[in-house]
Amino acid sequence: MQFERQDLELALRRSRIKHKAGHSMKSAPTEIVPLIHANPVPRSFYERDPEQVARAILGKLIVRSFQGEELAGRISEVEAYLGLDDPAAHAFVGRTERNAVLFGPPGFAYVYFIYGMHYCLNFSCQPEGHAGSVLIRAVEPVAGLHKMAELRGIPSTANAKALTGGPGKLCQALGITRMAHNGVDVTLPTSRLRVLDDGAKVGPIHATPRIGIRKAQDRLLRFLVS
DNA sequence: AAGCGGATCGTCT
DNA sequence: GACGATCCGCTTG
Repeated sequence: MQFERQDLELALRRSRIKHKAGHSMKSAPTEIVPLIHANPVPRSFYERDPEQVARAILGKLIVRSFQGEELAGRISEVEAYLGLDDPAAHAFVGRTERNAVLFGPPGFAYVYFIYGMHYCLNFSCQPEGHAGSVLIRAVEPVAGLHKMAELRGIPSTANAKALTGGPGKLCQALGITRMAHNGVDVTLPTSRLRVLDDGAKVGPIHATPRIGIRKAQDRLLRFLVS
């Protein structure tokens, strides 16, 4: 328990240094950032346009409590889905049993199963009654890397892209499933899946068309940090 | 380095 | 009954 906390602090520190230093591997001043200083992202944060939320959520931490262990990743790539006006969004067809979370209050996990094989994680945006969401496409591994690799079925924790570098990958690495996590409130500090802000600042944000989407390719709704 | 196809199933037509 | 907000391994260059 004590060991896990230290492990998490170390991992957070490494993650922050990497963000500040960019690609440079030169030594940087160490900075301890205990998890206790990472605050839940409030519901009001999500109660906006998905595009705003998508940009703002980059750099936030997704923390997953898994069998007494904390698995954490820093959000590095997202896509915005706009709801009824967006032909690429699940909500476009109107409210169904599957996409009901999108029409509910903001700050809840929308998890769906895709291609008969993978789960994808979204967070609901906008006030209740209005659909819209942010798809999490990639995170940088921060804590619990060994467990992540085990869940992914790969031997090494070294390759971040192989570990959590895709929507399906990060769900597998964090042990996220539709049955366990669809509809979970991610603003609660006690949730087994939650989003925290540790104050980390992100660099320049790149915007591109969304991946795997045929419609609305003129819209730059995919956002990633370099 | 990049492109192809197979795996696999819930959801809506 | 078709197909998708994907991933992986195998192919080729």
